[in-house]
Amino acid sequence: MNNISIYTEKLRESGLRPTRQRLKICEVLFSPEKTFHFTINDLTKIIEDKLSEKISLATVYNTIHAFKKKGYLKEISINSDKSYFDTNVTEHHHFFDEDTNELIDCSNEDIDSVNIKKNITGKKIKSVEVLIKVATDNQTQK
Amino acid sequence: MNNISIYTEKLRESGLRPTRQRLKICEVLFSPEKTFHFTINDLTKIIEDKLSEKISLATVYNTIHAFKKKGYLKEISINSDKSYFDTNVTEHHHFFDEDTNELIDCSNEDIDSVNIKKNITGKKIKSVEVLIKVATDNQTQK
DNA sequence: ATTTACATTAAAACAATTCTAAACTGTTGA
DNA sequence: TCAACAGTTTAGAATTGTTTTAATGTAAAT
Repeated sequence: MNNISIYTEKLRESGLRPTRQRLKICEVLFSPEKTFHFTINDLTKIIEDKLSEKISLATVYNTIHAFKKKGYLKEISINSDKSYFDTNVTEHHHFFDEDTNELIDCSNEDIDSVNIKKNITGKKIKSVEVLIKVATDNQTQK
Repeated sequence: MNNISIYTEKLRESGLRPTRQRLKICEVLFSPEKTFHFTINDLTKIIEDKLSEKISLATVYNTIHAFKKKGYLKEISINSDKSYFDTNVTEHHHFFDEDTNELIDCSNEDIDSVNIKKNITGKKIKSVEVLIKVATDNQTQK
């Protein structure tokens, strides 16, 4: 069973039709060994340059949002001019390198679990994530 | 000594001319007892509605960015469709209420300090902030 | 008072994202 | 098998938040 049929099945299970476009996007996002971060623009470029496939921008947006809603992607807010997505959907922390604007996963072993003593009344904690901003020493903070 | 002269001095010290527009914005942002979060849009509305003052949108953007650069404001990234600013410039954590899209400061007593065991080589940690997403129990995660 | 550098402004430009309406395509079931 | 339907894709227009522009205005130094 190859990736395509796995993705086809996964999409069908989720109530999403396994279209050519969606399968291509699945390949780009879910066949790499390691999880990664990307913007819509990154993804569109990869599809166009590496796969020489033309998928309409609206479709990329639609698909990414559909995948996010199904829990196959996570949206990350680091700076507000564009959306970043993460193929690592587990709860985890990030380093953000202010010199390069690069977002790096923080392995769970590199940080002690965060203990929240008091929550908002009547609410349940859905996630706890830490963002560690780093820069070279002489760098002023953004 | 009233607020206006305090702000005038503060602006001058920072190398910013104390213009009518900047003083108005200072009043809105820095005279309230409690710190708060706002968007550029919020701020523009407050100025127009409550102070019946007309400040050009470009000026609001300019001023907010100048204040941020001087460290009088902090930018927060929660969701990427617009920028949020915080008049609390100390390092601190947030609850984000997914039901209401509300951002709430987390008092430092409500959370244990976060211990990062391993940092990125050659980089210095500039800030460590926690975002706790909450929702009513039956709510699906955004 | 004059000059100069900094600020403000409305409007245009821009970039990211969403919407629209028409064309297309998986899927279902006769 | 194939018609029909619902879901999907598409290009382009629209929308939203933000930045730029270039002209005008103003604080402060001379």
